[in-house]
Amino acid sequence: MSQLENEPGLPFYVVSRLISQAFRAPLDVLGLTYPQYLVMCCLWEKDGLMVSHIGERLSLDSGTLTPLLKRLEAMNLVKRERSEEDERRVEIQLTYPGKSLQSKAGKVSKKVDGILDSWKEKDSEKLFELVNKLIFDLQQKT
Amino acid sequence: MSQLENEPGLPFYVVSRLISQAFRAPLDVLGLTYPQYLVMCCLWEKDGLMVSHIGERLSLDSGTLTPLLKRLEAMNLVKRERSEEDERRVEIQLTYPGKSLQSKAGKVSKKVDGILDSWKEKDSEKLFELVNKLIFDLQQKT
DNA sequence: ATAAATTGAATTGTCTACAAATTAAAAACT
DNA sequence: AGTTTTTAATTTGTAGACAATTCAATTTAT
Repeated sequence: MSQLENEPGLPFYVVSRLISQAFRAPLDVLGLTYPQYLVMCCLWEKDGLMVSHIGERLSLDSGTLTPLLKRLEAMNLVKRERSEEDERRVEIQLTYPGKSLQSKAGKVSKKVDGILDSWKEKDSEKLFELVNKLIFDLQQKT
Repeated sequence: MSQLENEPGLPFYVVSRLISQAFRAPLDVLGLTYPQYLVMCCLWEKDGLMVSHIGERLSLDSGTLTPLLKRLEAMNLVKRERSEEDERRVEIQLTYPGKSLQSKAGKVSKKVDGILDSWKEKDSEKLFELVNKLIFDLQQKT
């Protein structure tokens, strides 16, 4: 009776940590952790996001993001400012160093990309299709 | 330029946390967290494992497992004992309550299983095949 | 307009993760 | 035998995650 074989969550739990480990070395050069890097990606995509917008994008709550963003601010990569129109909101603005970092972040996912590029294109496409489907289904239930 | 679309790690980062959230409510009844539950599964599969054996199974190091196992011990679910033959080793033995808990852990993965059962069998099989392939490839590179 | 409900962040407390350093024991040496 | 190296686990320190609570600002209701 193999308990773990029947655990649908285990492979996702493992692969998630292996991927963030694969990012560790290249991100160390930039001085970022993997979650910090993902937040920076959000902001490189669209500057000035609210904390809650970043949270929706990454499925993270303010309890995780607030201290993370404070660390990014301490590194002078972002500024956190209360919105003028609605004082409850905090808008995250990239600083100049924060914007500049994007050009140095080119190849941080090289290792994972390299692995997936070695696959048949059909397989990697299918993997992302199915993982995204699982995410969608998990987000529906409650 | 959508930064996040090109991030191969993001879906895995998200799905892993959504899955552990799906386990939270049923595991709360047992008083376990998701990582604690996975460790218990290892032991239900094979009692008396070394810390490092559990670590291999779950890709976790002793820095994570030692405090986690101490918490399980404080809950009286396991005993941690130095091996007689090799004093470096610590063997983890299930207690009677620890063994008994297995029967109450029957349906903790109901939600995730339910989602996957609603899929075409081919799709869920393919998903696990590909995720496991990715795990394998990630473990090869260094 | 004022009370009640909602919203957006921050805070608090607990539990992972994991690198790096430490400790003790066993194995592999010379 | 005695020294070096390796191994197994613990410890230390930093950074997520996230539930639950709190707080202030805005909406909605009455």
